[in-house]
Amino acid sequence: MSWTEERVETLKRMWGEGQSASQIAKELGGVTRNAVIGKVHRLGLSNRNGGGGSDKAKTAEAAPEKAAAPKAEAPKPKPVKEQPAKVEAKPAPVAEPEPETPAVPPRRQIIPAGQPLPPQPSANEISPEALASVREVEKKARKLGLMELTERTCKWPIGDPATEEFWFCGLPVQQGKPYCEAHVGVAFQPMSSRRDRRR
DNA sequence: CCCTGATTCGC
DNA sequence: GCGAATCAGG
Repeated sequence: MSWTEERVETLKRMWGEGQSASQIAKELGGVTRNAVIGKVHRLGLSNRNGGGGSDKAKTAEAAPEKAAAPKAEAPKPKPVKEQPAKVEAKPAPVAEPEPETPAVPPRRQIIPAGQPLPPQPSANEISPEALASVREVEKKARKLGLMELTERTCKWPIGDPATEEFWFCGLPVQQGKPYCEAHVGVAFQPMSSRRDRRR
């Protein structure tokens, strides 16, 4: 892929909107975030404003360098740095011991068999979009077991904990949150439409 | 670990 | 000009 007018346009627009380089790269396709960042710099729009996302105020750029740039650089003193290859090993021949401490159960509550759907707060209070999204996602769920959950796997439980029909969503979480995007949507309601709970 | 942008430098 | 590799910070 090359930087056509259109693609540069998109780049500029998104960068201006505060989108991250990776998001832009994803949108454009065919390029990595590095490419995007590199282009951004070449275009001279390194610094953008707005509060979105990370803010790295690196204003340590005031070193007036002589016109003559010293090309002859000293050899890089490369410290012994390992470059671990990605190993997709999934042996797991041994049965797991005993799950003693759940990663982070959304609800610390004992759900008696026959009464599934722990966290889901009255489905009728959730926006249709979110619901649809959830149903969608649950089809694509990675169906992870308790021990397979990591810090960045969606911990939304699906199914009945008392049966074999139970697993966790396991999709990539939304940074910071314990759930994936879809589940965050239903888990963290804007706290509306819940008004009068008269009693 | 994942993510962010910044920089370097061979192509 | 391009962007992977690398760096540096969260």
